[in-house]
Amino acid sequence: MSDLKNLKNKVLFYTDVDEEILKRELVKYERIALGKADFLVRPGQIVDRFYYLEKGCICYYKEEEGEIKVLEFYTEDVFFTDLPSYVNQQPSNCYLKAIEPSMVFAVKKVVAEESFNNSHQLERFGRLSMQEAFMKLFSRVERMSIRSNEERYLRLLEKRPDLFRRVPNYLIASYLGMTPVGLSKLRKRLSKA
Amino acid sequence: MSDLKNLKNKVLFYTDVDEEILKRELVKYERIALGKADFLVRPGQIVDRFYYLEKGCICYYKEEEGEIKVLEFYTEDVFFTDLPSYVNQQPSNCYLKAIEPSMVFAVKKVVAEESFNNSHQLERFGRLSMQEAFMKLFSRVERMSIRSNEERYLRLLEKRPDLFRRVPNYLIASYLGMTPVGLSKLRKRLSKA
DNA sequence: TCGATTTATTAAACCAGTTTAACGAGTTTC
DNA sequence: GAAACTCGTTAAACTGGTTTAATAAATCGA
Repeated sequence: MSDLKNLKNKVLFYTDVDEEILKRELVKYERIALGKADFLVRPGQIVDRFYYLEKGCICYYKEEEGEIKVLEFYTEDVFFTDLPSYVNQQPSNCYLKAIEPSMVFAVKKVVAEESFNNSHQLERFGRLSMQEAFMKLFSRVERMSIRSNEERYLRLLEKRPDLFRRVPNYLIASYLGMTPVGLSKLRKRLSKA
Repeated sequence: MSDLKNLKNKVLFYTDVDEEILKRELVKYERIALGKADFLVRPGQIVDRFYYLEKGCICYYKEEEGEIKVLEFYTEDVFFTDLPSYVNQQPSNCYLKAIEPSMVFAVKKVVAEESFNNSHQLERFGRLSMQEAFMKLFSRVERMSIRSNEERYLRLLEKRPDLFRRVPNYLIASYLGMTPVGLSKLRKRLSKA
């Protein structure tokens, strides 16, 4: 259960951190268990924690004019948060919702910043993990910049096949920038060809 | 001309850095003047520099199946590079091309990394500038996740009106995920309504 | 386990945007 | 200053994807 092993390895993946510094760091994380459809963040809330997803699947989305827009799906072994709210300490306009039972570790912003102040190693970890987050987001931009629905669908299928097993279709459709109806037709067309 | 004042302020915008450390840092940047249509990076090249755009406009794009896909327009006072190539030291598959006469400062990757090693302050600068880059990219993702061409167009017009003055239409169209013909029709429709 | 809610599929009508091509205005180049 | 490009617009035909609505299937909750 809450043994922090994965989180520890995740930090060490980015850079070396002295055993004792890392130990002191990890105990500051709180453990949050989420049931299916539980919210970690809702609009209006000021997000003051950075999260690590140990297990499960979190949908990051917003709602405009009654329509859901899926920004990202987070799955096992990633850091995440609602960065605009976290950085500027302003009310979020997004949801972070578990779409499976999930296990999350959370660290408070003030605590994280203190760590970055006190340890050059942890500051580096912060930089490199942010860099990786950037690169992931960039590959999303690349995939989104494809004009045809079909191509975007196929690329996602190739890049993240797991999502199609775990995530309901209408959320996938939103993530791909199309309607559930459109996705359904597209799949039918492909299955026949 | 090459007085590094803007670059210096840009670094200080993120975090305090001791005057002398920063001075030592800044002299490591080389100055690159680009004419209109000059390339800073081409596919195949391994990008080993991080860039700061002092003046001008750089188009970051790739070409697939003969079609240009614009990933980003960089304008005054931003850091940029082709991160996938830079981080993994693998051949780029993108272009970085000046679409106006531009002035760029560049620092080598090995030099930047040495700086991050030697100075906790500079490491922090690295983290925070990466964080800002992430947030900019995120707002691009938000804008891209709008389904209708018209909405995406209007949002860009609102967010980056300058681009419409500096950048040819067919590149804007690509950036917005539509064809030049589509953009032209869209504008006509809007001008009549 | 049954009723309620959520999710997926299909059909039909419609339209925004694509493709292709042609033309014309602006810019470079030499 | 003419020839060669680049860029933007328009037209016409086509199509992929949307909207709306109805139905079917799956999942959830008590």
